[in-house]
Amino acid sequence: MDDAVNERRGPDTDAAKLSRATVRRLSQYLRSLGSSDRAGGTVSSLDLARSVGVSAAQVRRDLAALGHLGQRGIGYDAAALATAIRRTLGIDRTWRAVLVGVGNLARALLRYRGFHDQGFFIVGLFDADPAKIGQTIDGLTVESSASIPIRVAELQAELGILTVPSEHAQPVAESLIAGGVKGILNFAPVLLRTPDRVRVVAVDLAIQLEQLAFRVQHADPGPDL
Amino acid sequence: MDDAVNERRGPDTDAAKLSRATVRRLSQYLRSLGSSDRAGGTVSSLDLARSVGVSAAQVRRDLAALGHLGQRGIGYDAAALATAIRRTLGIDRTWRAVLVGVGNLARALLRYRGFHDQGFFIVGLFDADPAKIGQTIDGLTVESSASIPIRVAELQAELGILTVPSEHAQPVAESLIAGGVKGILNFAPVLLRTPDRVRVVAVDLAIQLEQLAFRVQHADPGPDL
DNA sequence: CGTTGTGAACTCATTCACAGCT
DNA sequence: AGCTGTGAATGAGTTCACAACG
Repeated sequence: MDDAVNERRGPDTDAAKLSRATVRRLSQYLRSLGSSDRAGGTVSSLDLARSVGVSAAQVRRDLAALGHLGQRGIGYDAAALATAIRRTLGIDRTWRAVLVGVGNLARALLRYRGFHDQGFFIVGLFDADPAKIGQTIDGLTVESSASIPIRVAELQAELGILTVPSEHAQPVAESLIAGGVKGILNFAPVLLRTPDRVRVVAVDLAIQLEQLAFRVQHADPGPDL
Repeated sequence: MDDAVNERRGPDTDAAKLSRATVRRLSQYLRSLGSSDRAGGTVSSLDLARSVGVSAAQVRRDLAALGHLGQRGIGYDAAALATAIRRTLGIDRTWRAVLVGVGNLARALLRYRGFHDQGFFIVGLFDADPAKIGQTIDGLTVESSASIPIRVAELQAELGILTVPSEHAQPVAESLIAGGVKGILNFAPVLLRTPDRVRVVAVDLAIQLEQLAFRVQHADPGPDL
């Protein structure tokens, strides 16, 4: 652990080893850095800890994993830290994504500023409903789900966002994979079976509400978020 | 650990002790039980494990925490298990929620079947935009955000769902709390400061996409979901 | 048999506490 | 003085492996 990390694009500080939880917090630190645009240019682990709701030791442990970014006695350079986190997360570039299932949720995601702010661009829209095909939303024309494999490849999309009803999720996922996507953000409450090379992140909104109900019910203490 | 658990509404098997992770999985087991309505009436830990994407030992450990629900050599009675999970999660009753910030995301949540299926009812809609106030959506009239404290109390809502821009999240949360909500589902990417008695669950959609980017970038192995 | 429930081992994650640099 | 980086201690969560039971 004593490797002088001088290269700007070096051996990546072994980012693949970061825990799931650490990676999630990195996103949060990044959000905090972006919003409270500190003129001074430096943040302390305690600053970040407070704005994200974790301990300062946790922040230091997380950031130490990215390399030697802090200055003892001073703190972290906000801009450099943001850059390092972006690089680690893999969002120091743009990602092209397609969205399948054009309902209200899809519309919400399309307009969600947080996405293009972080370099995610929706480049294609698909739906199985003939009534929706051909409609234009935010400059994109809704195409038939049948054309997903070909069009995803043409559009060079690496990510797919699934906002279709549960029963269509698996087949649509398969056509996205046939088109070459490497990752799927799945809003349908089902487990997708995918090849190992394709990563899936699931967001189940009903589950979130159930978690909330549980905690209210039992007045569970512990950190928010 | 030998207490005969005979009462139907007994000491609740100390549900408050369940870990965050266990509670999340309980929701998933419940989802799986609901969809694959097994006629036979029994499920094994392996069945559940496969449909949710965890190990069978994990399932047994989780379910054992709810009491002695399984029959050795047989499995779990699906209906009884679903009932026990619902009771533990606190969704063996209905919950009244209000929604603040009437954008596309709110519309998506309003129509989301998963919510009323699990006993969550949206009973009020609020927005700060005068152009939206007075509109009717799904039988609910959008009211002014200014009226939140009074109206939330009148409506007897226990939960609030926040789909407002980040900068309004904190003040709106405070007015919800003034109205008496005990839990908030927050879609704004900021940490809410709330009294200890008010529970918060945060859902940050941009963070989910960033997690996906990270995993695709590093071809991270490990379980999906 | 088949399947649960669970002690014990193990792995992963967080906090403590302080040496080390600025 | 202030704040990071990190070994050591602790705690949480998961898997192993098997006895217990229908």
